[in-house]
Amino acid sequence: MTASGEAARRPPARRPTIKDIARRAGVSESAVSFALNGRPGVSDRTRTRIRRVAQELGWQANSAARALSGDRADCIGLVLARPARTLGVESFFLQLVSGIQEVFSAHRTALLLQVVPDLAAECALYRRWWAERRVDGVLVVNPRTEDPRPRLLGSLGLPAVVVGGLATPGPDSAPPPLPTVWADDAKAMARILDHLHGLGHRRIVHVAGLPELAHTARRIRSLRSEAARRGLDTRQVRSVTTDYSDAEGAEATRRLLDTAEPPTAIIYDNDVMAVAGASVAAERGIPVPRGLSIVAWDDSPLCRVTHPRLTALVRDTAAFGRLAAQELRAVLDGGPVRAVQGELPHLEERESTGAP
Amino acid sequence: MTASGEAARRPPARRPTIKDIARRAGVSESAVSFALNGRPGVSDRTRTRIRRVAQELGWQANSAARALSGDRADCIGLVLARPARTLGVESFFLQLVSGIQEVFSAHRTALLLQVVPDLAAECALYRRWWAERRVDGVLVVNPRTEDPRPRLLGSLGLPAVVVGGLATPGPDSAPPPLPTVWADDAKAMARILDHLHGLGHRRIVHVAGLPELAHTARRIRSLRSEAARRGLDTRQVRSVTTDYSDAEGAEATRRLLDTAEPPTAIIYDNDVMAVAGASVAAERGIPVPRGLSIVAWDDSPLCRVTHPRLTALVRDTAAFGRLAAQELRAVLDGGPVRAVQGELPHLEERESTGAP
DNA sequence: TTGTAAGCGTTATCAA
DNA sequence: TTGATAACGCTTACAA
Repeated sequence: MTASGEAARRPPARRPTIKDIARRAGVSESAVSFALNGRPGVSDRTRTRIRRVAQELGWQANSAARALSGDRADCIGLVLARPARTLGVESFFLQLVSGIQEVFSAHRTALLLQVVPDLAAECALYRRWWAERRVDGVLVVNPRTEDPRPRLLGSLGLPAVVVGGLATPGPDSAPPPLPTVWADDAKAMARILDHLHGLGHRRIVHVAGLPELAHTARRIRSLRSEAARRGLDTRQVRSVTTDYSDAEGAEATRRLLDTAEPPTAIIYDNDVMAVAGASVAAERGIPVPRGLSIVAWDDSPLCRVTHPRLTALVRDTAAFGRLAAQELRAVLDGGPVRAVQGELPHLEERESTGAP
Repeated sequence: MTASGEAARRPPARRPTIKDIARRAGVSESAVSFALNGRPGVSDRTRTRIRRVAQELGWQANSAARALSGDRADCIGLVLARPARTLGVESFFLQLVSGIQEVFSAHRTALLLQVVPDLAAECALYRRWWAERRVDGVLVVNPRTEDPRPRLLGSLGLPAVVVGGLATPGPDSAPPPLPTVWADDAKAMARILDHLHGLGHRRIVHVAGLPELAHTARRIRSLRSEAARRGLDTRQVRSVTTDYSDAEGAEATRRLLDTAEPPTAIIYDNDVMAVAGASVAAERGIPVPRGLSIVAWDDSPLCRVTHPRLTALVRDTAAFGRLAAQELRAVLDGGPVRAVQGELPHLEERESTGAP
């Protein structure tokens, strides 16, 4: 440390309460409460006077008191299980958070964010938040194929919305265990395959992310069924899984290019791996797209700074966050459990894809 | 929406309170409170019994009640002013948050995160949080040269720590207005200049970030004084400012390369601009590092997937977050206002820098 | 239309 | 070592 001074602890200016307002406006505390919360039981004249006084005093409801009394926290929670490595570079989470906030901050609801090392810690945290009444509800991200969270949250009765979808619910299946906002990965994958197959590619590999994530499973399943539908050889059109890191993305690419019949196109499950893959192609002197076509699932500035720029599946993550937030609000308002579908992402065709 | 079901609203399992524990353990509520908070006034036998009962019931203190009574929120706040574009791609913030949490979650203190459009909204939010008693303190990021926040927070008496440093405090200057954790940008810039000057570079441009940020000003000042110290021409060793985006980074690079005496080395204030700059060099057929050396301020996977890999100033952002969190904890505990210096970043020399 | 009073779950003070 | 009891600031029956 370089400089140090005395604790300049100013007298922490007393915050006004409704009692102050009541006194100053010459009315009762309950009148103030009614007036400020816009409920009936107080005349318009008194209401405006009270409002003005509150304004003058810079009054804001003490959140703890309101929570204690009103049985709400005006706060929702979001837990990220071990993002340090996996989520660090992707812009996904900040964008999502940004969208979520847009909706909730308009309703004076705060967002509690916590980063934990693993799923067990995440579950423990839900239990604690529930017991502490810290949050009114939570947004669950990174749903898995085998996911303990829906059952836990259901049994706690802690309102939740799953972001990113559980297993795609069939049209006439039972209602999903938790409300969900989901993206149609199957259609998106089909869209990518349309593009690549149309260009003449027959050997297409999907370098997927973590295999335990539900959306990874959906994409893999979709690739397989789309390949089958087109009569493509499933040994040549297939998925391999990674941990999303640039290192594993590059490694997978090297392994694929070393096979007897290397793919002519690779679909990467995030932007970082796609760029890493492009880099491997460059280091081997393989021209993109003539020697190898590359598609990135999720666009970002990264995809636009490489040469050639990468064809990418573009989705509006902030909008997805807004959708999730709106759904959680609906659930908190007593809405039904349902699965809401986000906007279908579109494929931005750039120079990294072409005929093989 | 595809599937919808009935609101499977389970009876929201009542949460145990101190009263339940008291009843079950056959003691008074205050005895329970004392026992659970580890203060004297209750025998060891009773204490352990009470603890066991609390454990059995899965009791956790209601945070609102505790906050109302205890006058703390057990919560700290972090506001990001308009990160959607500026902060989206950089891994900086998630890393910082991750480090902050490591410290606070160990002390059962939550983190309230809010994204707002601008500085005015940020200030309004501090006022609101203060009035609502939402948070015990805040961490202020992206300090500016002209910054209204220290004065505001000081006048509110809302404890705060500035992350990233205000103007570097001189050794015998007045104590900084707010406690600060800071990185020595001046020394870091000197380190970079040592490297480039040693390689033989005499025309070095610094593509900086937003000019209103304090650390940008510090880096610019340092570059100027280091250039002067080495007798370099300040028309050839200088800074230009941008908004941190890949677009402006690329644009600045193009303009620089179009001058009569283009720089032989460029220092970029973030990884995204550095990659964008490398991309511009590639598109012009300028070999890196022979035709142009590139340094990125802040490392990330991006710097490792380009060809050649980028020489980067590496700092441990999560550690910086931990340091900031520890300092805020110290301030909340009544510690002095001081400026704590983070670890000096080091220059990771890769293949993007070499003799001109 | 207004005021009084009880309650939310904790902590903290004070007698017993 | 204990057990009532009064805050904390707000909401909300209920009474005037």
